[in-house]
Amino acid sequence: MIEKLTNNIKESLKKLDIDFNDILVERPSKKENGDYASNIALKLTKLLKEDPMKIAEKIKNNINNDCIEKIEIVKPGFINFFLNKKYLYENIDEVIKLGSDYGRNNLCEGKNYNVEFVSANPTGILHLGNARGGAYGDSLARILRFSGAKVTEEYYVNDAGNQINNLGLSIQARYFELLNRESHMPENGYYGKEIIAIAKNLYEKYQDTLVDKDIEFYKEIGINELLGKIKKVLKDYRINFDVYTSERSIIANTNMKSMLDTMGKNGYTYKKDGALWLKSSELGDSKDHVLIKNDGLYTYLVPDIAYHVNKIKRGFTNLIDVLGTDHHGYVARLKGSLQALGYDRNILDVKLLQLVRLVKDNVEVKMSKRSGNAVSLQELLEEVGINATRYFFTMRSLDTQMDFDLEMAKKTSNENPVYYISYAYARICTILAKAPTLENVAEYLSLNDEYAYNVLEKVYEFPNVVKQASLKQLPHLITNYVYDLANSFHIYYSKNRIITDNKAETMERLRLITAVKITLKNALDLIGVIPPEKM
RNA sequence: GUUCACAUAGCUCAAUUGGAUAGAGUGCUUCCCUCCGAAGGAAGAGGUUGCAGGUUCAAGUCCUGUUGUGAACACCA
Repeated sequence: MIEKLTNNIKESLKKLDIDFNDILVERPSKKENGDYASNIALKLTKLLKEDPMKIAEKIKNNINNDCIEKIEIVKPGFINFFLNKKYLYENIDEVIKLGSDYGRNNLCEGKNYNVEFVSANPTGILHLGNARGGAYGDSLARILRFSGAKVTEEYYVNDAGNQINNLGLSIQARYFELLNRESHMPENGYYGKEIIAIAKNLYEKYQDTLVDKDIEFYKEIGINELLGKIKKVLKDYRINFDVYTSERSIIANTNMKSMLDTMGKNGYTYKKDGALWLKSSELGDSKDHVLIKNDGLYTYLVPDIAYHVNKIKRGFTNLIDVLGTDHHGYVARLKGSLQALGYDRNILDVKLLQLVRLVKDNVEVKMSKRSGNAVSLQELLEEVGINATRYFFTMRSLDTQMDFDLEMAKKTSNENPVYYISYAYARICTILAKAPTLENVAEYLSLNDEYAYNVLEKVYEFPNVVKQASLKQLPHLITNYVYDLANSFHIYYSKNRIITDNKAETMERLRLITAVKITLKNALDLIGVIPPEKM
């Protein structure tokens, strides 16, 4: 409908001989302002130097559309469209026909996205902080797919470098502890429970036969065990990564030297103090950074650049990285590096999410993998529930700093909005289970009160909400929408009986709530929530 | 010190190319089950959008300054 009205306005402008393309048609927040509205006349005041009310009037007189019942011009110059309800009734049949495809669009057709998220180092288990990025990344991937894109969800495993070394040393130290041998935790060691558990397992299986194993052995054990745990909890969280890429494989399969040579040839590197530097300050960063240290080793930046090049070479047209704001300094470096290699820096889009703070009794609890006092994602899923957790974290936009109180979350889990939505869904399922089989209806005569219209309009809106969410890459638009849809249904339900003595009426209403059910399910699927048929 | 985010109802948050009277939930005060699920519905109170300027037909949204909160500023990753 938005496209239709936009075209109507476009044609109207053509007739008036006005050349202007920035036409916006949207749903007004207030009902009395019509089903759809446009601010086009206000936008044209400057260009035409004319009273917006007069411009609006002219545009109105040149619009032809059989869905429009009435057009109102309201000061300061809005054009408000009131539609007849035919399109809403037709949409019921459309929703039922399309089923799980209702809301799908082809906005992103031809695009090949790589969405990289979570990517937590395998030096511990996943915690609360990873839940937010996980929910965002996966929901975004689902939305982009629903909009016709090809999407790969990817996890980057940092299995090389100092941290993994420390992991190996930490496991070894815990193992030695159990053998009552002298042991030292490394300086940046990992103190989490899961590390102790790994050591305990080793001890129970092998007793003291592993004392002569070198550090590589403990590293391997640690990575395998922890990555296994991470994968399992992600699966529980309904995130299925298509690809796990290991840093080691990137290092092994990339010719770093030739990559750095290319950057040099393009004039973006220089030598100073025995090190090789990237001129990142010329590429949008605040300062230059070292690529090769004076001891000849690469800094972390080099494999990271190689990894992103690797993604580009795999044929992705759009790269999305979901990172915490603590990595914000890293964005300019990475995009600059891609530019230095001759790629379009805008192929990479980095989504920064504000970190979640863990709060207990109004006091912040510092979470860290090293100290091991973080709330694990697994614990969160067990205590709060998968649906509630996913809903909770996709409810907010990424840029709100949020506090999370586990005690509170447990206490209020029954008041979580996700239950409001589940309840709507379960209600519909119960009614449908009792009702006669769905039949076609020729005409919708009984769905003519404002409550029914509200429901119908919400259902009708869904495909457009999906488009907005995928265009703006904001999954929380879906979350907010689902709540509104459930709300409109609850109100309708409280005002109207669905199953009555009148068979025709009953069938119309059953079709209405079936459309709601389908829409709810499709929308919730985009944010990884599975509504229950019974509660 | 420099840079980047964030600040909206008592609390948690919406309002996204600048649009119409800033909305929900929660908490508080009331009302509604003879009836398909009351985990629901209806009503009320609650706001100088941190503060001060500016831009314009129009600012929570853009700009400048300022205060507060968080984060980043290694030849660590």
